[in-house]
Amino acid sequence: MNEPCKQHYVAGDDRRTAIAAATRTLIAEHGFEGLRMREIAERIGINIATLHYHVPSKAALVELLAQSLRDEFMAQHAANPRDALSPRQLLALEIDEFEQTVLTNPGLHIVYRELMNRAARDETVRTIISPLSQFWHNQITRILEAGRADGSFRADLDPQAGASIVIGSLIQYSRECHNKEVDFAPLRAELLRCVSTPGDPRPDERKTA
Amino acid sequence: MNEPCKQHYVAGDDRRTAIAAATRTLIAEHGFEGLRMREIAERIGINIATLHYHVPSKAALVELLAQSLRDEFMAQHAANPRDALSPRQLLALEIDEFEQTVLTNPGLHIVYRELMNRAARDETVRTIISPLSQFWHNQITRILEAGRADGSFRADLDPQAGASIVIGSLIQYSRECHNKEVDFAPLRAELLRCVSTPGDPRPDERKTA
Amino acid sequence: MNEPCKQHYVAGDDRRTAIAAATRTLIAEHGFEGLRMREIAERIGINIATLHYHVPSKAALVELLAQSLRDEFMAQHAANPRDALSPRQLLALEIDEFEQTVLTNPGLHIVYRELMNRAARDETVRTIISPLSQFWHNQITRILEAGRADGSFRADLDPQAGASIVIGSLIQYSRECHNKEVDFAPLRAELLRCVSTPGDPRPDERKTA
Amino acid sequence: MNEPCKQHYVAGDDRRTAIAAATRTLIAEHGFEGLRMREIAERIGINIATLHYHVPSKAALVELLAQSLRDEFMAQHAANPRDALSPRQLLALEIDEFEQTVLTNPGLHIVYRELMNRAARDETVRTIISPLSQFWHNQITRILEAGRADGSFRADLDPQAGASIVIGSLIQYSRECHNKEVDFAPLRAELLRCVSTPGDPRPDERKTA
DNA sequence: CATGAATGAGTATTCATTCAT
DNA sequence: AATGAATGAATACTCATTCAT
Repeated sequence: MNEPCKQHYVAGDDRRTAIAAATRTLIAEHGFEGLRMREIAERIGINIATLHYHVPSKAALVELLAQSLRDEFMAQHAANPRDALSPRQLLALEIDEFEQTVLTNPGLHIVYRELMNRAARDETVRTIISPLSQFWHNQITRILEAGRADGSFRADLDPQAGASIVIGSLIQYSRECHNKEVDFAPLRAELLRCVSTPGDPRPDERKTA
Repeated sequence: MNEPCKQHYVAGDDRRTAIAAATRTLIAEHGFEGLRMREIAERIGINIATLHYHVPSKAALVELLAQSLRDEFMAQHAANPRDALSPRQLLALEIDEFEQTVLTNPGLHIVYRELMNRAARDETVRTIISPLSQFWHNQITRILEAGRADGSFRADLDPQAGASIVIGSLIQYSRECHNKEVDFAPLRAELLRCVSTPGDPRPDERKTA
Repeated sequence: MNEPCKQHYVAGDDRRTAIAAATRTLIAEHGFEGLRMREIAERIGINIATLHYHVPSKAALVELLAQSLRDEFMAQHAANPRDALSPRQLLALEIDEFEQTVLTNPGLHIVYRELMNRAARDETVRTIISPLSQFWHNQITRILEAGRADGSFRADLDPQAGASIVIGSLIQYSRECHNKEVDFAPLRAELLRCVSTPGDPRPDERKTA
Repeated sequence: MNEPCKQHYVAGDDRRTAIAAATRTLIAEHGFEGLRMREIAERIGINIATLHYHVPSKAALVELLAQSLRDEFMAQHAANPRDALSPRQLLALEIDEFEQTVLTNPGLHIVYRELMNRAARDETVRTIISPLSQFWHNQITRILEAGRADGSFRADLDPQAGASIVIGSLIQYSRECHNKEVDFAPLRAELLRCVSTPGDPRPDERKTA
């Protein structure tokens, strides 16, 4: 193969990936305030000094974490094809993808929420997380605009505010998931109703699996 | 006055109130992970041992904080009279009150968000914060139910999901406030439109100040 | 009577007695290193400041403790009449009294041992405890001398060394009592045999109860 | 030499040995209640955090201390050959070894007494110290049994009680050593007389040095 | 790359003691 | 005589970070 032969050691980038993964797990478990460099090292079976070799400081770790989060968000978003989908289908897809992530990788959103809080006071984190939030917001805004234009969404819909509503609702739902088992379907339906032209026949927007 | 001049001594409850306030300020500034007992003591000008006299441990401090938060939420909610208001006016009032708090006391919501994250892994915090969240959710749900019943809100509105949408949107907006100055009006209008019966004349729901 | 009328409060001396008693109990439970002024106050139901009113400092407390110990030792020793007893009976009485104390008031000897260790490095404690130890040692020495003189004890018995042996053995036995239930009888018999003239008929020295 | 020059680094076990030694010295000086982690670190010239690196907690320190004490006791006991010695010589050797230790390493017995007191209320210490005490007691008991069997000790000697007497006397003597200069010889002679068959010629049991 | 050992600067907590009331 | 509140000094322990090997 053209893949380099890895024998006993792990390539530098894999190490950083492992570190980012362990960091995420630990934040999901103990929160940002309970994140310990030593514990990360233990989790992936390396010495604390080795950890510092790969990630020189805790600030650098936060940066690595934020980047890993951004990469995963982007990758997840790029996974599904979006061409030839109606605005309603696109919005439904956004909601479904979010649900998938919450169910598949619940730690991801705990960390995302934690990072968003931290961004309020930490310049570095804000620099990395803000574009991500912005990207998501824009994505939804454009969908709502398109829907309003083609008549499938309300004519008086405010795309900016609508995007905030959609995103806020999704995050709120992911928060509620931690306490009890939550069914996404009602929120999904309600969100679609909220933006849609009243009296619309509303065909099933869910992708035929 | 016949009130004795207090120089050195402050009534016990005043101290705990001051501690709770300082704690809130500091969490707003440095987050939960940056909360230091010593800094709280310094902020209100007492010795660290005195702080521990009133609040024996950091765990007890978190409890005090959560309770102070709950008290303030409840007080704020009880401040405005709610009799003789239509569902639409009630919902608008909820949104306006939230906006007021965000503008007046921005730290409150930072702390609230921080505590909600912490509740995901801290039993004690969850016990105190959960009822608060529930109360809020119920409040909105009941308003939506009433509006649906009297025809001012959509007939196909799901009150539970609708409440999550309203709350999630507000929290999301309060988060966005930290970065840039945010105008609540568009969200307010959009939220009301979302739940309302289409084609409604929609009189101005804002209380005549 | 000339005794002052005690109504709600306790006379100063009673308070000091209560403090000494609580101190003893607490040392027996947690050792000298675990002795806390606050815990003493709690045990007798007074405020920590009140405790300091009666016993100004921890050093004063140790002094009070040592004195209370000495008083009790002396009182216990004076309880039984010693006239008209043979040396053998006197020695037996010493052993029996010790056994009684160990069974009746086990904390007393824990504290005594603790204070003896402390005396090795604490001038104040040594000043109060040393005379007590000396008194005990002299008491035994004189009994052994008397017994050697009247022929009931060995002619080559060294009273000084003998006293150390008797005292050391008793203390050692009291220590062993904490782990398992210890029967004093074998030690009692062996000690008497150790000092006695060989081949003596040895009548029962135990006081007819 | 081919030995590497160690400036900054000391082998892990050496550190723990040094810590145990410093702990012993400090307990001898200030007692258990005056033992401070910081002072141990200072005594051996390391940082407090380094001390905690090698001995994670004070409880672990007590364990280390107890083990070091046990090791030294065992080593000292194994130092002298015991074959081909008569029971009387063995007993004398026990006494002489004890005297040696008291004179050579007086701190050892202060610590031993302190640990024995602590064992009364501390499970961990008891677990480590008890076997040591038991071992010593058994050793003496067996010597007394052997002497009684070969006729050199009294026929009516109770080996168990006798062992308690011997041990208690020795410890008592070591205690008395702290105040004044004490001559062991009288106790030594008296103890041997206590257990011996009366009228025995008693050759000098002291090893020809 | 990897690591055992080391450390400075903290961090919550404790404790004897004091003082105004 | 009693107490609630306050405090300085200490105490065990932690953590990110460094460095010689």
